[in-house]
Amino acid sequence: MQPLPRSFYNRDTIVVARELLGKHLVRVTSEGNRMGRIVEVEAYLGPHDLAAHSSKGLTERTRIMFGPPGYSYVYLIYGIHHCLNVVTEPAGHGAAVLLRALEPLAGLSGRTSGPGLLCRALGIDRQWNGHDLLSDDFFITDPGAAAVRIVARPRIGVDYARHWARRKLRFYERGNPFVSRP
DNA sequence: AGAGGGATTGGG
DNA sequence: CCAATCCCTCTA
Repeated sequence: MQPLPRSFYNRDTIVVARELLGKHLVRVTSEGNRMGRIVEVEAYLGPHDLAAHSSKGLTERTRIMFGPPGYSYVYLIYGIHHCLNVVTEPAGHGAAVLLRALEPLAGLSGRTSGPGLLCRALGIDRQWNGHDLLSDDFFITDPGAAAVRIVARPRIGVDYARHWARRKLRFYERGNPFVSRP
């Protein structure tokens, strides 16, 4: 079980988003592994994408998103929930993929369907912002399973983003019961 | 220094 | 439908 290489993340964001489906997200703790299969994601393409945080430009908050690929971008939303993203494309691009739902595999308590619940189950908060996903305590790995049947839909909660709100940049596994909003 | 608002969730 | 609740970002 080894982390996906940097080259996996250093590609077109839509390709990375779709290929993340079916991969395993792993967090190693002193009490054992917490692991889930990624079943729902959203692609945020860059500063031109009005739904992406990077569309606000390079700020302290978006710094990680504009950094090199393969790092985690974790932020607090509505003062309550955390959201976990993986940075994609070369440094400076400003793109990321939001992980929205997991199918539980090991060590996860509570629901894992929805970006806030996913972070709660894994124990991810802003301390994990900027974490290198090529490390051995928190990473994504390829289980080598069969291809996933993918459904594409508009992203959730981005109605303010004008025509970008209609782009089908949310991807999930067809028929999987752990998808947050089928 | 202060206001506005959000890539969500759960409850009425 | 709407409140919760932090902190980033913008404006002054």
